[in-house]
Amino acid sequence: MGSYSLAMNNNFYASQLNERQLEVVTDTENPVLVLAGAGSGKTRSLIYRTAYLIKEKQVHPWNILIVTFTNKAARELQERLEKLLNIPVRSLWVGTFHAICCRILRFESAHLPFNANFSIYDEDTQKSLLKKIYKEYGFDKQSFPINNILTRISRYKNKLMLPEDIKFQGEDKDSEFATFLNIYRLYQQQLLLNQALDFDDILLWTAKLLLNNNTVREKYRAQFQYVMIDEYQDTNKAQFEIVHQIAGGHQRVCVVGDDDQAIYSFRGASLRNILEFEKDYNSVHSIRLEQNYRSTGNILALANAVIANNRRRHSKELWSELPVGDKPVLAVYENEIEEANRITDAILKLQRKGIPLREIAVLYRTNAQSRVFESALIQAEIPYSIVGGVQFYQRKEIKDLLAYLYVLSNLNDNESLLRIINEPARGIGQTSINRLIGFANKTRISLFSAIQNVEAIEELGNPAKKRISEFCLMLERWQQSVSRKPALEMVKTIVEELELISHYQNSNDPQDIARAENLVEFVTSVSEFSEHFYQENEREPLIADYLPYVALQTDLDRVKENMDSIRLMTLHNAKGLEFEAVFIAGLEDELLPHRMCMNNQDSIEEERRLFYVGITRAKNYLHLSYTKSRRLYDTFYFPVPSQFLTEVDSRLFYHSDGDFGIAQPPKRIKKTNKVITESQKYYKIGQKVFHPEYGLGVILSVDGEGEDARLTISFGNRLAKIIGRYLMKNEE
DNA sequence: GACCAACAGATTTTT
DNA sequence: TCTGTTGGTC
Repeated sequence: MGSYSLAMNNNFYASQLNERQLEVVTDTENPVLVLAGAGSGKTRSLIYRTAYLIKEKQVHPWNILIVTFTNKAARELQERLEKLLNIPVRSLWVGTFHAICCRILRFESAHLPFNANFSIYDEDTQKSLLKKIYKEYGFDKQSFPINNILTRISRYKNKLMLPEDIKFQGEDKDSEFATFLNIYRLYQQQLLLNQALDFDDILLWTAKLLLNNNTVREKYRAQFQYVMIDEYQDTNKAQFEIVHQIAGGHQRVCVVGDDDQAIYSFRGASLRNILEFEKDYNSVHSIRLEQNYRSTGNILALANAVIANNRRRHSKELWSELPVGDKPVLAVYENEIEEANRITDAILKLQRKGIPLREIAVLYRTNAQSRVFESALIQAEIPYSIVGGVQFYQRKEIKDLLAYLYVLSNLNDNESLLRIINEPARGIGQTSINRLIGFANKTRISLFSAIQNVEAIEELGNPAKKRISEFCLMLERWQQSVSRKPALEMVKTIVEELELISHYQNSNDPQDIARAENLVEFVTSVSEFSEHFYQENEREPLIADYLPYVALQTDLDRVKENMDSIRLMTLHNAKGLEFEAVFIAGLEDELLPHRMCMNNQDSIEEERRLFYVGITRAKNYLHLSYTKSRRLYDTFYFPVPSQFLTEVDSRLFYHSDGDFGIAQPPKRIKKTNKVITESQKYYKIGQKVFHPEYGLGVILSVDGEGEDARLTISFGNRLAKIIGRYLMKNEE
């Protein structure tokens, strides 16, 4: 393809796309709903559609909005588009909802109760903010667990409901709900005081702004003439509203999604949006993409069989012209260590076959499962990259440094200020900090102002005052240059003056060495960002340009594309990716489906979709496994194979362990146990018990009640912690 | 105010 | 198992 004049004519599109895809690309003027099965070329369709708009319809890239699910997807889309068009398309708006909304909020801060340099609080910061509120107002952590409260707040925000939007009638002042509402109100108040938004706020404020402000809405309607949304099945109410406000007028909107791949309902996503798209917009053109270009026939057959068990779905059946290929392997292992080792062996075999490591992925349900794989891979000297897990930007040393940047760009950010006031330690202890906070609250000023006026605080002793004002002078000095000096320079100055890296480097704790390395990597990443930013904007980025970017970065975005390493990640993180070979480990009830999700039909169906997403990542080789026993933290489990395995025809698998077919899953001890009489239901210290693997033992301690009790048991020469239900009691 | 040891508590998925 | 918190000591 030498030039785009040659490339860009209708024949060209027809030669590159199938008929359905071509419809997606060329119907630019109506609302389009694309129901795109896994591997059906939906990203490809979006890219060609954008190219078509720009080249054939002469639409300016500035007038196109594309929302992707991850930053990485946005980047890839832009790169592939530029390659196709042979020109850079910088003015195109491509990004995640959060990134795009951030940009809008910064532009429109004049209409909002916070300024353009607002801070963005991640989950940890949300929690510590809530903890302070609990402390100050005396809320009880037991009756109002922080996590639970945050989830509830998030639910409301995703539905665009601030505390003042929630009506409650007939509830008395002390009711649980009234207290919750009170916490929510205080939390929101604190956020605004700090000039900070949490992740949900970014969507909420954008949606509210577009809903309530005609001028702003018209402005973005006029700008975004063409709107495309990827992964529409995972959008929530706030996201729906944002799209609807922008595209509801001109109706030139194309959404792409697959209800079978909806896996984010815990984040407020609702299938409603994709199921009712045809009602939300006028004369919608629906297009189904069912031809799969990714997986071999046998893999697809399993995928179809698994998802067929879901009831709430648009029925569709993927088909492929690819060869049938190998059957998915189903393997059983003794325990999670053997699972990791044997999978590692299999990986080595694939490598010998010439499959590059980066084309091999190990997927699991929970991050905790990654540890065993890490050690197995280290032992085998196979390089790996973990996607997710303990995230880079969540690390203490990185968050400390980021907190400095937040404070410098937003002096109202008390949370970040508290994080760094004694980090690195400079002798400002809890007592002094409490006095500072007290003073700030009393005089209704920000913490930073309190620090500036430290001399006026009578409660503080002279040494404390001196340290605080030194800290303050340092911040003020940096603050003066923060709107002038490039981000990279600022970061380097801070790191050097605080001696952050050298401080960690001089330690002999390996963890500190790792911290020093992380800080070096952080500086590198700022420099990479700066280079990229310079190319796009022809100026050096400031801290204010860097922070909104980094706040929305995830670990997903950090994996080096070309690095030849095995990818380890959760099933959630695997969405949108594809690999030559995929291993899915831990296919056991209570893990997949996860025990938190086994109590209702809807969440089981979501878990099944998660499994489906995992299966459909594989191009040629799929390997599934479960174990007979698994240790999680300090407890042994004896799992049963996932119901998702037993509910499909076992002939869909190649059973790697000969006679150990899925047709006869290991018996569930709980079910086969004799009738237990009332008096036997509870475990007692000293009681004799029988365990199918360890034999006879004596209970040493009991934690909890009944079948769920956690027992410490002595089996002759070894101790084990075991859940009650996995035991058989000895006849007494 | 800094440091350390003991202890409790939580362990689903993420922009 | 691991992390964060608390309570005690110097």
